[in-house]
Amino acid sequence: MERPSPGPTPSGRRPRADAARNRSRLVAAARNAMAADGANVSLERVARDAGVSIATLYRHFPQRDALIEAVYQDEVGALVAAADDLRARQEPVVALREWLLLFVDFLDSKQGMSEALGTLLQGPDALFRDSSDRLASCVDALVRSARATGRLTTAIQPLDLLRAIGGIASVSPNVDWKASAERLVDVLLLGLGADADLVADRSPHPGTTP
Amino acid sequence: MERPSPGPTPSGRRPRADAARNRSRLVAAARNAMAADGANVSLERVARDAGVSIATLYRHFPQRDALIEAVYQDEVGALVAAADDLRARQEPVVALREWLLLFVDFLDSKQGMSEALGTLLQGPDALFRDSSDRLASCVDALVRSARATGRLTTAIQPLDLLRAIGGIASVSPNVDWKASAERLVDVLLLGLGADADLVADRSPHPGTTP
Amino acid sequence: MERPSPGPTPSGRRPRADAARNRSRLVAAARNAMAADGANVSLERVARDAGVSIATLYRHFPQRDALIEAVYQDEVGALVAAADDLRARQEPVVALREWLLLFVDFLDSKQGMSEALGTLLQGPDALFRDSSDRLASCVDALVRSARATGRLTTAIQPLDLLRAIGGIASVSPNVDWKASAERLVDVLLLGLGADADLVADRSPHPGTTP
Amino acid sequence: MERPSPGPTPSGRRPRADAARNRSRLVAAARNAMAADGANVSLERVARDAGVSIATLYRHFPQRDALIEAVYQDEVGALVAAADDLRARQEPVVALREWLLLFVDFLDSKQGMSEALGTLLQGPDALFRDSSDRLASCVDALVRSARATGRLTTAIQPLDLLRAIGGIASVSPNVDWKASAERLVDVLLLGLGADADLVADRSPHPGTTP
DNA sequence: CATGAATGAGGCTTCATTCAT
DNA sequence: AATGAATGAAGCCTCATTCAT
Repeated sequence: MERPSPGPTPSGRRPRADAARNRSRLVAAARNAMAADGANVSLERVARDAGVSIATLYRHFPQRDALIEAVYQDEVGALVAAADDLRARQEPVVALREWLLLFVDFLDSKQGMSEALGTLLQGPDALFRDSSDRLASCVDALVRSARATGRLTTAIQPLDLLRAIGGIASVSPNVDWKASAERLVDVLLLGLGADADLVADRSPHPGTTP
Repeated sequence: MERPSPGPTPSGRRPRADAARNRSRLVAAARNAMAADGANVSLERVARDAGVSIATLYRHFPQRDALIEAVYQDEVGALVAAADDLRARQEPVVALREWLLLFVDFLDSKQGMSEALGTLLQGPDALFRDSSDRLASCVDALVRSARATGRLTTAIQPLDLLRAIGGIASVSPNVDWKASAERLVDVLLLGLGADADLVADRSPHPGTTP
Repeated sequence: MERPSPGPTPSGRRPRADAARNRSRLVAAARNAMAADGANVSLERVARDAGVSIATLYRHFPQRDALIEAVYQDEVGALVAAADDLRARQEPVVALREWLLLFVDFLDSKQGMSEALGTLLQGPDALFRDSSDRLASCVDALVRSARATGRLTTAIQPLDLLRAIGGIASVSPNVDWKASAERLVDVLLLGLGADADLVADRSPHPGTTP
Repeated sequence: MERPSPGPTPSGRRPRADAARNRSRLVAAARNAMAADGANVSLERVARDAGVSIATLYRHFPQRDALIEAVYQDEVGALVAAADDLRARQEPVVALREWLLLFVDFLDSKQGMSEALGTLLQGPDALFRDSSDRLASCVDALVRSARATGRLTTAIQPLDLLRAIGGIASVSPNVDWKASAERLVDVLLLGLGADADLVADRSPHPGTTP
């Protein structure tokens, strides 16, 4: 079956290997580039970083957005997987909290990708409906579980939690943003009615202004 | 005898009128443009929208930042004034809450200006120290007063409140964002320890996902 | 079977033809333009003259200097070749003289290119070390040979000979400059100690002022 | 007399003082600027340096060239005066030599002005005929005197001496150019037939290449 | 007279995208 | 299927010059 075909009609599908390799190289390069410069990456640069020609990039991603979306898919995939895992193994409110902290970590590790992810938080009418929806369902499920325990009383749109956190993260050069974001997670949970003892107060009395 | 014309029409110093008009047109155009695209506005577009030549823009604002800063000055001025007013006339925690809601209104009325304001929330090492500092001191004072009453217990960096709110606002096309933001204000205040009765629950049980 | 067309026209790799044609058009246009305005050519003009888009110019010469250097390479190449030839076939002092006269011819044929070449005479710390060095070594070798015969006594930096000649040439619109330059060659050689009979006095008593 | 005028008809001519002051400030500023950047000065910069408005510059020098010419007039004036002085007090050939060395000094002290002066050496069909002619007559007279003594035999166009020297000077960043230029003066004089003993060999055997 | 404002034009550079091979 | 070349459009900025006051 490896053998392409002896006849004149090409039957093998081997070129796919090259194509697939190029595709993932492109996505990886785009991810890195977006981490540095946000979603305004130069496509030429992505192609160069990926080691392919610009025309090849266009073959794989005929519209600029297609490439961006591909990056999002990757990123969101990881977040969703983590959420599934946490929900399976933790008490709901804890799972929510852990996931939000994970989200903070995630933003931290991607420095700048935050801006890109921000796009996904804009809601479903954007160009990236698919990833956007996956992410939304993911937080939604976490919040729904937590509220089902009766331990979260105040209502809020789940995505808004991520938006608020993202708001802090998007001011990238702010050195201490991660601590701020982690505190915000707890303020939000408290505000939603979570027990105070859930939230270990790890960092007392921060300064008021940076 | 200095005054050449006795009538109401001043004849002596009118050229300034043109310049001033152009200047404010430029700032207005920049504000609008920034509402759409954030601080990365194309200067050429601003000039075009303002109906002046690009060179005129450069005469008024020789460095790009000067224009941005001018926009910020305007915006921040209004916010600071409102804060002073509220602090003078309201109980501290209420003043804080009212101001945050005002901030939401403000972002709403500026649609997208949020991103521009976001720049100011990045902290003092940015290029726009002046406006940035003014805004920071402003929230700072409000939060300090509120905490001084003993009615706010949990600590958070004041600017982070704005950042969180801004996070929700920055997803401009989201139709319902204002309601979300207003709810976030209360969630945040509750999370900071404010009395539940302070926060009239005007909006019960919102949907979960947009 | 690979070759679609049996005729002499190669079919397989033609795109290069376009690129090469554009490249040489660009260099030619640049040479002409530099002849008029020196190395401060407007790149836009070069592109326009060459009949290609400005972006194409940038593809071939991503840095302005790359284009200039390309022009220099061409010009210097010809001069060096001539020097090698003369040294191989002439008595040293004669070779030097002939080459200097050739240099004059050269400047003459390039009208204004002189200014561009002037850049090369500035010495090795300039941006165009490569061409610069090649030219310097070239004159150096000629002068060294001539001095080795003992027939040139006074010392001078070889490049200064070219600089002096270039000084006369750089006043392009001066109609008679070539005669002046040729006379200068002999004055210089005499000043360096060459035998008077080497220098056939072809041009007696020129006018004093143009 | 401070008082402008009591009657309706302005009678005083005081504004001339201002005008004259502005004019010389402009010329001075232009000279400095040209020393730094050659003749491509930005007129705005000149006006700014001179402390007057750009429009005032235009009132004094309606065409860009008028300003340049004014600068030339100044510079050439100094050189001509020196020549007159030397001719009056020195033996002709010595006077010529001294003046050429002075010319070298002059170029040295003006670093960059050299380019500007270069313009004057281009000959009479340029835009700056007046200064150009004055300079030409000046060298002419020096050379004529020297040749009249019979001690200069070979002929050359007087201006070409300056052009050759200027050729060396115009390569400004070349650290050692002044020594080169001084040596060239002697090579030229020797080449023209001057006695070797006139030319004190102050600097034996320089290196060949920089 | 002098001024500051305004402008048109031009140069530089980068990019997303299309095309011929 | 992949490539390198080419392009138009757009952004940035600076300048010489004109105009209204």
